[in-house]
Amino acid sequence: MDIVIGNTECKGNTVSLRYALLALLTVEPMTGYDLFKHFESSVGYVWHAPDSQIYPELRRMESDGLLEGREVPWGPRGKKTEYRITDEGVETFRAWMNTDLEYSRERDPAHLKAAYLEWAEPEAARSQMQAHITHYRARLEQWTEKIREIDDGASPMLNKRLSGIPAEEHQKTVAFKRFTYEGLIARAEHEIAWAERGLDLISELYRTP
Amino acid sequence: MDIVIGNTECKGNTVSLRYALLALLTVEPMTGYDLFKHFESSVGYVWHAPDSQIYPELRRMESDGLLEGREVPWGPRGKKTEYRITDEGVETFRAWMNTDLEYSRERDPAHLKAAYLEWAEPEAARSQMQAHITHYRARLEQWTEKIREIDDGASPMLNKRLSGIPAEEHQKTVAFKRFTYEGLIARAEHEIAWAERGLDLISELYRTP
DNA sequence: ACAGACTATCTATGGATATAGTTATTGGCA
DNA sequence: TGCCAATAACTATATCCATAGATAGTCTGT
Repeated sequence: MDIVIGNTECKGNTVSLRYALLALLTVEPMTGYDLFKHFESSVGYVWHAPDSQIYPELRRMESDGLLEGREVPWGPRGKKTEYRITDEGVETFRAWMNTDLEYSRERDPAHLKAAYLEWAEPEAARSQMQAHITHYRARLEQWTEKIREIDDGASPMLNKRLSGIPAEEHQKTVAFKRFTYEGLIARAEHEIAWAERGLDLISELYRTP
Repeated sequence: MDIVIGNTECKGNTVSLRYALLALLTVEPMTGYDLFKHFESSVGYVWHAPDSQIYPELRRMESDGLLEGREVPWGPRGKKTEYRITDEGVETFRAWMNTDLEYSRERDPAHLKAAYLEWAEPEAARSQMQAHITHYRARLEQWTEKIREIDDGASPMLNKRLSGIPAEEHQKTVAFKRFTYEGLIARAEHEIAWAERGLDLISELYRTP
């Protein structure tokens, strides 16, 4: 007889926030608000979640034994809950990291719209492409800044992470972070180039001869 | 006093299937099953949805006046429901096409994992990169095939679409489709190149000296 | 002393999505 | 004739995710 208790099994497929939270908590213990702030800023453009998802998920993860919550005083009367990853949490994260992702089907509104762009007014079509460029330019800047931080040793999270592991592993940790952001930068550049070609195409198609 | 009836307003943000269905139904009337099949195959890698979402959404769209369902006999005893887009449906689609997309936050499991790849065994890390390559190679082939179909005039959906519009608009329709798939191909090539660099990086970092 | 911004957490609701079924008919093929 | 894959449609469940609020304490500057 198999007995499974509280097995909220997240399939490799759905990352569902859980592993993103575990990833951040491998670096250091944090409160829900800390995690929320990370998702709002830096990390937020690889993974994002609102606080209303984070707090309940943290409680669920605690009851699944992946985290340990601890009340910490905050000012004279306030308090906050700091979550620390447990050994089981580390193992769960490691197991996920050792499992291949299941790639889910694409769901790509920008390209869906692009395929039907003849339905839009020329100005609206241009505006979409411009919005695409603006969006990815912002990402590009953020990610370029990330690379700069990595190279300058100016990333607080990365430095904390490095201080917790032996020196001979620093290289790998830094290299994979850099590799990730390089990929995101290249992708952003591609998206910008694509949308710029889109703008040219629109001009060409709607040129009054 | 404002009275709003059945205003299931999908924000520009959430595409939510509805506009993907409208897009396909601008070409010709189809049954839920037809639409499902399209999402399973060709179109499925720009937008995907299981039938269990499609059927209820079609009914909702009908009650919102965007579609008109019509019972069609199917064999001696069977029947099926064919949905045709209404004028209101066309207007809704056009309005959506003339509105800028709101770009939602990234949620990118592959890059999230890549950023923490030092947690994976070297073989698992390699396997992830290989899976990334395999995934995008499959997309690449599909999309390349799409381009070929477009160029050869061998795309049934595109031909149906073209036969419903005046000749002077054919160029635009074809050009935007081609542009879309070109973008997807370039993206797939970028992802493959990235993952190949990942493989190199892993070899380099875990080389026994 | 108080305003206002920020920290910290929680609830509720609705819509999106995935998974796993059930039911029934059709049409081709052995 | 009988089997089976494909067609056609529906239901149920659970989670995911976004939006919008509610509540309450802290910290800083005026």
